[in-house]
Amino acid sequence: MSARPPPPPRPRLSLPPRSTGESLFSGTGDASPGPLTLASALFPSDADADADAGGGGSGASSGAGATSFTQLLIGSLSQPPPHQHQQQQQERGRGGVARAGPALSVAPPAGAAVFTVPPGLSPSGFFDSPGLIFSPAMGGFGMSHQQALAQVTAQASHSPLRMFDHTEQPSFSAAATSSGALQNMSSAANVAEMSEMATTISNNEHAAFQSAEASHRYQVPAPVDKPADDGYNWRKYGQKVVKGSDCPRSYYKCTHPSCPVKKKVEHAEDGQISEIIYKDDGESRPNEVDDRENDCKRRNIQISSQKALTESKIIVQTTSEVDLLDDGYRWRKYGQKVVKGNPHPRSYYKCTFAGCNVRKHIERASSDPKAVITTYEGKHNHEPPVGRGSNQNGGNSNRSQQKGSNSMSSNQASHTRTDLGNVNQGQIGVLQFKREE
DNA sequence: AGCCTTTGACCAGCG
DNA sequence: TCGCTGGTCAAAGGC
Repeated sequence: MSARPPPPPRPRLSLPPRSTGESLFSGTGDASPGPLTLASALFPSDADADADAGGGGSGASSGAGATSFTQLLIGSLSQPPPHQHQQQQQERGRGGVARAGPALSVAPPAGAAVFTVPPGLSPSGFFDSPGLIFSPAMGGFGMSHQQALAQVTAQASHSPLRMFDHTEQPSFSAAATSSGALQNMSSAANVAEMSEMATTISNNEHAAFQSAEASHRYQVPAPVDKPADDGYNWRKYGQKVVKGSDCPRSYYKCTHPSCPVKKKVEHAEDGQISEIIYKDDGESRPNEVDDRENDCKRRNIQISSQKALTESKIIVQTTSEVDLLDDGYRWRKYGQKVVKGNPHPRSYYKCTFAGCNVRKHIERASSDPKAVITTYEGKHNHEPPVGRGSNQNGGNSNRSQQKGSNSMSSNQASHTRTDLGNVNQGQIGVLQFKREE
């Protein structure tokens, strides 16, 4: 094995100066912009976007609005290393950046940008992934397979019981597939691939709902020691009791011959997964890259081969603490994710109301601890707890923000289906950017 | 038959 | 150099 080059610097989220964000989201006054205003600001023209997509060409720049959006999201990020940039260009050159992302649907609260992300997409992956492919003008984005894996596996592994009902989002597997599919869309080489992929998503989601309908509501015990269905096929190749812990650590490899992804899973004493570490020994010999990409694309997973070595670590907390956050709902923290390069842990919350499956992911930007990114997934099927939320954090702005987010979540789901057909049926999450004062 | 897990042995890095 | 430790290999057995 040859020496690995140092990992490329991870892009860091650095929110733009307040004036930029305010001018973008609040306009010149206090009122939040309307959806069309905001959408217009962010995505100057669908036609432009489509033109870019169809032309396979000029990338993300499509006017001042795109520039603002870029500034907001990635404009302040450090420039990707040349090889990453080159890959992105190559992706685009292949007509790669598909229309994967959602369109904006409703107005965000002032000072907060709100747009949807697919379930399973981590904001951290959104911003930190070296393999990030983001095309704001087209509303498209992608992320590395590690991020997708980490995120979706965290969702699966954190829940010993998986519940389905009519109101729930697509099942985990569908979400995972969708997530992976988004990546595939980011690099899809032709329409046929996208079509096939959309069919896959549609079928998976259909199957999930069909299953739910069959039993109306049931619980499925999630395997504790079996890797989650995250799009990979894992083969366990070792197990070891590590020092300082009585619990064994399991080692898994992707079964695909040329796929380098591995993961380690540690179990806590109660049998729950306590830690998952994904690792991509992505040092690629040039002739392997295409094979791996082609093969893994069939699984809707894109290999970000430019990575020399990456790790994504998820710590599953066993605590049952209940946090009362500032949006009027009760949340239970069920885990947090630690990403290299960011000293701030990122926390996962689940609504504590029985039968409610809304999840919330809060994280701080690595470079700006005051920048908070909140991702909502799902829609509350209940009112906020009585007596709460009226005076939290100086008012109910956050609560209304939350409720708006939820309704948006629902609206967004249908909206997306209308706009994108089968391509994005899985996305329900809502991502918020908020800068704490 | 093929794929998987299990498990003891081996290897490499590090102090 | 040696011992410890984490990671991997590979044979054996099960499904």
